[in-house]
Amino acid sequence: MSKSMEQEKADANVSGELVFRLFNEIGIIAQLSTTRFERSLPYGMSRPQFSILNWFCRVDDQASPGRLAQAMEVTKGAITNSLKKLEAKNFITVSPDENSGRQKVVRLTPEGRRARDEAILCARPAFEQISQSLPAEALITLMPELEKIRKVLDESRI
Amino acid sequence: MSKSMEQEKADANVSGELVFRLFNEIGIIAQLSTTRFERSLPYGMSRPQFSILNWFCRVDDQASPGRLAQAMEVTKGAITNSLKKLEAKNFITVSPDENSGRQKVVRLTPEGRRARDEAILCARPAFEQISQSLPAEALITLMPELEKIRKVLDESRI
DNA sequence: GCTAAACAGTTTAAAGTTAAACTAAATTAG
DNA sequence: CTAATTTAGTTTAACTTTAAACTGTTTAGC
Repeated sequence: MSKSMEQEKADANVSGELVFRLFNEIGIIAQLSTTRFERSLPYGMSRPQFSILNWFCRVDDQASPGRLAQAMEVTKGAITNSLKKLEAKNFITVSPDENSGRQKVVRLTPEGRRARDEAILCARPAFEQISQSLPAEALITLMPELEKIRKVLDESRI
Repeated sequence: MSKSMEQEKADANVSGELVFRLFNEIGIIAQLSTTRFERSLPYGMSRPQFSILNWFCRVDDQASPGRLAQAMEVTKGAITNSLKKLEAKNFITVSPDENSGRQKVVRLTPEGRRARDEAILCARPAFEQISQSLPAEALITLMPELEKIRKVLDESRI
């Protein structure tokens, strides 16, 4: 467990290249899987739109557009756009915030929740097809590592 | 290597759900890392543009636009666009293919190679910062698994 | 050979994203 | 209390990507 200073430094240099290749691989996988996922979504829902609905189901039942922008890692303009689409589909409501005249409160509607559940059902076949080609153990060991990487990126965010 | 209770339980679950969470995690990491990487690139280079230069350094010294489109996982139109930008920067040359009047030959210029090397240097600090927070062993075990996933996605491409 | 189909690359329209400018509201400082 | 600053959200312009239409070239089938 104890390493010399030099060794740590060398490790860092080596893994700089490693991290580069890692993110390259992750980028390609993300692109391929996102395309596939998006095609399976119902109601002409886009991945960003689904992500917002999913966020409401997993994190909190209401939020300001700004909070969503932070959570989704996109600009406020992108959120404005996505919220308009979701509101037009009656999947969310956007109301003025009683406590702050410059904020808004976004909430999931029952239809929104159903659409999110349905989206997961629609996407399942695509994912199951993949899971048949990949041993579950591999995925299980992968998850915590990826969560760790995400956390590091998230915390050292610029 | 014995498994924890949680892992056994996950094994019993439909692994479609697991794959779903996996791709969700990968998508977030890709977005965060791409943004960070792109900001560090010199010459107003975009990630797709860098990827093309990098491909020439790693895979082959020449290619048709179509082959690049396949390698980059983007449409032919996107490649047309990227190649125009790279050609304007003198990082590649695009010439007619002597053996086929409907194809073109794209090649890296010495400036392109230098720009790619420089890009890697510019990006390194960002990646090294991350690699300091992640044990190299974790990354080393991750890589082959990710490559496997990429392969499955690639082969079952629609 | 000649015609039809397939193929390579470009263009175009629609959609989505970002950064920056803008509007309006809340804070802060003097 | 007023004026300046900060904050939340929208709008806009520039850019990128995709899917589909289009142009030109090659290959196949007859």
